[in-house]
Amino acid sequence: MPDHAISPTRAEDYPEWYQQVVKAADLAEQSPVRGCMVIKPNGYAVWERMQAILDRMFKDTGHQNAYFPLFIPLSYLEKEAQHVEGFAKECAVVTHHRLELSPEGKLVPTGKLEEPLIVRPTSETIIGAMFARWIQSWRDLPLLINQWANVVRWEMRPRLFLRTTEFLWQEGHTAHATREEAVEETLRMLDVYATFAERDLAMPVIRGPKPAAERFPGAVDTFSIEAMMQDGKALQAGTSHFLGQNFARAQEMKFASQSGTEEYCWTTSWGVSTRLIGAVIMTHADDDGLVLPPRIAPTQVVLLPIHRTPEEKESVLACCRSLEAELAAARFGGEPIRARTDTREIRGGDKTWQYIKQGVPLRVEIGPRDLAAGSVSLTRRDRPPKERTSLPIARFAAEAPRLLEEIQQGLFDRARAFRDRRSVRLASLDAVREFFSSGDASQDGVTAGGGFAHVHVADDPAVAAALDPLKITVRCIPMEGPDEPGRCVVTGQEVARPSVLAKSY
RNA sequence: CGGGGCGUAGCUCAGCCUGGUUAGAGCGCCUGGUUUGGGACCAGGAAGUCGAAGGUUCGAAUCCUUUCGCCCCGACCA
Repeated sequence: MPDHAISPTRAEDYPEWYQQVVKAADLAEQSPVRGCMVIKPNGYAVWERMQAILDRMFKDTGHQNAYFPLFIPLSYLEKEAQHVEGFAKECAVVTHHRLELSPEGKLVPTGKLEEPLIVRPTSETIIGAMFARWIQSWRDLPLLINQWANVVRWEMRPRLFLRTTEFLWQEGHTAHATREEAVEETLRMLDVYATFAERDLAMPVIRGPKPAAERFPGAVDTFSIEAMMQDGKALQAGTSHFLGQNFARAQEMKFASQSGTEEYCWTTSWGVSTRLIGAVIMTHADDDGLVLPPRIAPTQVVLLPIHRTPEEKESVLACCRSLEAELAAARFGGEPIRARTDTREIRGGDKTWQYIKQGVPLRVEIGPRDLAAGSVSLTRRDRPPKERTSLPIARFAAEAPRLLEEIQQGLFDRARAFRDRRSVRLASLDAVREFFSSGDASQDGVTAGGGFAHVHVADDPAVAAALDPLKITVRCIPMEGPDEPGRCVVTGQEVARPSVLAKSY
C-alpha cells in the first residue's frame, strides 16, 4: 500500500485529487444527466449539518422559511434588464407540458406552452412578485424570508459540488423600508456566513464588496466571503446582495410609508450552496482523504470494536454501548456528541481506512487489551493515521468535547496559516505579474496557483483588462481593519483600500 | 462552444496499430478454510450486449462514419 490513501496526491494532480477524495469519501457521483450529480448519503449528511446550523442562524436573525415555485414565467425574468443579461445564457426552458407516443414508439413533447417557463436560476423575480402582493404598508416591513431549494444554471463546465447544473442552496430574500435597513441586513447576513464559515467549517474567509464586474446581475452591491483553497485559488463561498430598489421598481414592490407617501421597497438577497462541501474538501482534506471539521461531521466519534471470541465480543460491545451513551450525554458545540459503533464483520484495517477517507474526526479502538487496561486507543483525523494515544475509558467521554474542540480549532489555525503564508501585499503591476507567474508557488507541496495578492486597484474596466492575461480577478475588497489609501497599480487613481487578487474557481 | 485525452467486469486498466476459436488481469464481491491491535493469506465461484448507432467484412473490442458521455486546458460563469 502507498503511504497515502488518495492517488494522485495534491501535489501530483490537484483537480484529480479532488475528485478522488469525493469518491473515496463516497460523497457524490456523476449522474446520467449531464452536469448533474447524485449527492450520496455521506455527502448529504454533511449538507444536512450545514443546513441545520445555518437554519438556526437565520431564524435567530428573524427570518422565516417559505417555498416558491421551481418554474418562473419567462416574462418575470424579463422585468429587470441586468438580471436578464446575467442569466439568459444559462437557463433551462420548459416549453411543453405533455408527451405523446409516436408511431415509432418514441415519446415526443407536445402541448406547447403559451408562455415558456424557466427553471429558476435564482428566485428574485418570482419572490419579488409575491412580496409585491404581501406588502402594502410600512407595517409589513421588514419582510424576512428564506427558502431552501434547488436551482438550475446551465453550466458549460461542471465540477462536483463546485459548479453543477443543478445545485442545492438557500436563498434569503428580504424587503425593507429604508436603504439603511437593507444595507444593514446585507451586511448582517454576510457576517452570518463568515461566522458559519470560520466557526463551523473552520474555513477562514475574507469578506468584502465585489467590483462592479463581479456583481450579481441587478444588484447595487454584491458582498462575498472568499476562501483560499489548498492550490492557492480563491473560492467564493457565499454572497450577500444589496439590491437597492432595482427589483422593487421592476416588480412594483411598493408600500405606504408612515407619512402616507408611496415608496419602493429596498431589497436584499443572499445565498450559500452545496458548493460549501467542495470548499470544505479543498480547505481541509489531505492525501489520505476527507477531513471534516467536528462541528459539521455527521459522525464525530466512531467506535471500532476489536474482538475474536464470542466472550470478547460481548464485553467489548457492551463497553462500546455504554461509551456511546456517555458520549450522547456529553456536549460539543451545544449538541450531544454524535458517536456510533461500527459492528460490521469486516477487517479492522479496512474499517479504519474507510473512516480516515471519510474524515471522521476521532477514531476509538476498543479491544480486550483496552478493557484489561481500562483504556481506549485513540486516533485523530488531524494527526497521522498511525499516531495513537491511550486514554482511560472512564475519562474519555469527559475528554471528548475538548478533543473535538482542539481539532476544530486546529483545522482553522492550519487553514489560516496556510492562507497567510500565501498572501502578499504588492505595490506594482509588475510585482503582481511576477507573483502569479512564478513557478515556486508550490512551497507547501501543493499545486502552484499563486495565492492572494493584496493590491490597490480601482474599480475600473482597465484593471480587469490588465489582470485578464494573468487569469486573475479582483475577488473582493476586504472590509476588516482601517482604510489604507493607495494608488491603483493600473490607473493611478486614489483608492481607499487594497483588494484581493487571485485565480479563482 | 474551441483544443487535447479517454470510454472494455463494481473499480483501475491490458488487448486495438497488424480484424480470426469460448475477451483478459489486478483490486473488489460471493463461498469455504487459515487468520485477526491495523488496508491479510489459500482454494473455489459469480460477474462484461467491449459507451451507443450505422457501415466495411465470411468474420469487428480492433477498421471507417456519426453520436453520447467523462476528464484536462480555454472561452463562459452566481
